[in-house]
Amino acid sequence: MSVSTVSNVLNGRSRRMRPATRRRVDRAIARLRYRPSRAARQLRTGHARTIALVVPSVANPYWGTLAVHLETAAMRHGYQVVLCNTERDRRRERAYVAGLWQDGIRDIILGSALPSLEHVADFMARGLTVIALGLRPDAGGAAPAASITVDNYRGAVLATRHLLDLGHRRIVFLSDLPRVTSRLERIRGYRETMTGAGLATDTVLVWARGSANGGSDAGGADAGRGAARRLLSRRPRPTAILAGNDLCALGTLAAAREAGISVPAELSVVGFDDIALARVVTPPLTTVRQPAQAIARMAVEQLLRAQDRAAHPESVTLVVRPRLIVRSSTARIVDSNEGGVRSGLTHVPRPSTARGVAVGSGVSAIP
Amino acid sequence: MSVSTVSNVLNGRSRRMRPATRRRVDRAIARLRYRPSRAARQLRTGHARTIALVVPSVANPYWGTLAVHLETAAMRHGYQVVLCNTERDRRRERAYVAGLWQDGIRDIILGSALPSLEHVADFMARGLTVIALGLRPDAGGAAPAASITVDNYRGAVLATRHLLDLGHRRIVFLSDLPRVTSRLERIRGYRETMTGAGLATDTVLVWARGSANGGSDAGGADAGRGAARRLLSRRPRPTAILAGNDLCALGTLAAAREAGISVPAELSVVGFDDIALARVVTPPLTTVRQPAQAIARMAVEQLLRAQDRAAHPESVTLVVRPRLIVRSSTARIVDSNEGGVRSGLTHVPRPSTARGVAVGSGVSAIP
DNA sequence: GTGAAAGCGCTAACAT
DNA sequence: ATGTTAGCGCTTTCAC
Repeated sequence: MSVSTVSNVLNGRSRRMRPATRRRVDRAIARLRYRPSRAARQLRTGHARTIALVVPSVANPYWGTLAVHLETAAMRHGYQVVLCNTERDRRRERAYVAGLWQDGIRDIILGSALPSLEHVADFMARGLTVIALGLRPDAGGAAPAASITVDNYRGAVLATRHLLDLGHRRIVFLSDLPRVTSRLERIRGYRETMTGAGLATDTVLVWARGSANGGSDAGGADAGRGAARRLLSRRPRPTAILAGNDLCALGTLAAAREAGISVPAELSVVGFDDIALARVVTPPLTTVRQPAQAIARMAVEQLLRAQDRAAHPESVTLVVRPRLIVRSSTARIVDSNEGGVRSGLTHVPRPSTARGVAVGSGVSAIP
Repeated sequence: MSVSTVSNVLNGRSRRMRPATRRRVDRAIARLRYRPSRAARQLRTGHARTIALVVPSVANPYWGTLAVHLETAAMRHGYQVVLCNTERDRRRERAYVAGLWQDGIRDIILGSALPSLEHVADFMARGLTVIALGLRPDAGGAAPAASITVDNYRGAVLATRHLLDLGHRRIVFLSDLPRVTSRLERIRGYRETMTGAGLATDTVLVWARGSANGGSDAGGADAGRGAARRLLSRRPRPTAILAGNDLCALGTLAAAREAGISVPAELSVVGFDDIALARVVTPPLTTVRQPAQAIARMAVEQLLRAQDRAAHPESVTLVVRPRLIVRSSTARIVDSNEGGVRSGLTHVPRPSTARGVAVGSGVSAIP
């Protein structure tokens, strides 16, 4: 039998083939444990069966977890995953993408996307498939093959409302410098909710010093701690802090502990991501969940879909509804007492039996 | 000029070349921004410039951090890093390695190595370069190109002695099922130190249920929590727990909190790894540090060294001395009172100003 | 010291 | 429906 027949089988072009032939090929492949050479394929097609995962840093457990799930999903379809830690630097990100393109990698998942994809638009025009994570549906400029994102705006609204419902009024949003869209959206959700309630907005942004130290910074826990320390020495002190992500929230918890401020009795803290450790820390963290596994799977599905550019040229946005997971880092404040006289405030901690309450869920697709 | 000349330059065979020629080539390369095609190179040489990082799961922040540092170091030498999460399964590990070999990958870093490398020995015989992390220097069977490991035995000794010095007697070692060498060594260090002090040994091992759930388990925090919960209901209760790694220690902290047991007043906890979060949790964790960045760098260096098999055929072991980082999860117990009458015990917590004390440091090489 | 030429293992256009 | 064949971009003998 000829090589082209085998090649046809390998590449799913077996429709017009005699079933018997196809079976013979399949059997031979199985018997010989034949597996095509990636290198030769790539040399010929110019396309590596490799997905590049471009994220700030897998030292952040959220991205680490996503990486694991992505690898699992990718492997099922014969794809490898290569790792690119960009520390959210725009130029570094572009340099990475250029290198990946050079290496014949045509599929990348851009985690924590910058507000626009302009810096890699030329590669996209040449045929790079990018799946953007955390890009706004209405982002201008070059459109990715697919954009998958938790509704960050809504997540922040959920979190802010939760705090408002608990009686908090002096709520601060704490984040390292927001370079990525997701963060900006979260801030927007916080601001609009606060303003809508007739309250003053207070957003504290810090440079993550850690960005220079090669990823061991755990993506902002230290930054969060430093900023929270200063924040908590303000008078009147905020009664609640909404953190840009879980790591930042853990840093806040640490700062509160150092300052002798009890959480949630004297301070409520909400995170974002729901990393595995969120339920393990003291106190267990109330947070907005981003379902990493689901997102990883969707990313691979979309990549595969986009593979056939002819059949699916359109750009798709998948918006995942976030869920607020209520644990024990948030509690009711009985008397909000606008002026902020501290003695007038009383906090009643939630019973620690609360295991986590989900608010909202589901996925909606915007074609 | 001819292609072979360029090829010679590219592959560092420029010694016998006229310097002027060499310069001409270099300039042309720079001007054209020429970069050789990985695929073609690989097809020709059978060797991909790619390092596979084989670890239990990058959802564990320790491996995530190591992955980031590895990627940085690898990139400096023109290598990519592909990710393989094996969940510590021997068969899965072998299957991965077989696939990697198929794909022309000849360099792998085996994190958290199993006690022996037998399951991949055939590939090593065929030319696979493996750098093993956490393998015992005296491990039998096939020898890796290099083995890099923190002295796990010594680390556990340091940790155990620390607890002993603080007056603890009922010290339990808590770990998920120890399939990897590093864990076994830690247990050995704990046991011998305890026995040497004339004390009874108590090792609690749990199946990490999380191993099935695809890496979102955060590598044992949940398992640690569950096991610690049961452990802490024993009478007499242990006064100190030595955890198999930091994640497990964080789980222990959670269990103690749930049981209303205060750390370090009523229970001391020691971890292993020193992940970035160890200093951020409540209370900050006393732990044995494994320097991820240094280890990642050494791994790449050794890989490069081993590349030239002719010049460096020998197998090398690098043993890194662990440091005990004392934070606030351990405290003195004044009266050890052998019988274990609870009312006889008094714990004096360390002042929370303790920032971390290093005991021991340095690297020793055993050729 | 430099150049010419033979493939590495595939895919796809073309021939049958 | 199946077979033949020309490269993809490099490395590496082997002549010169």
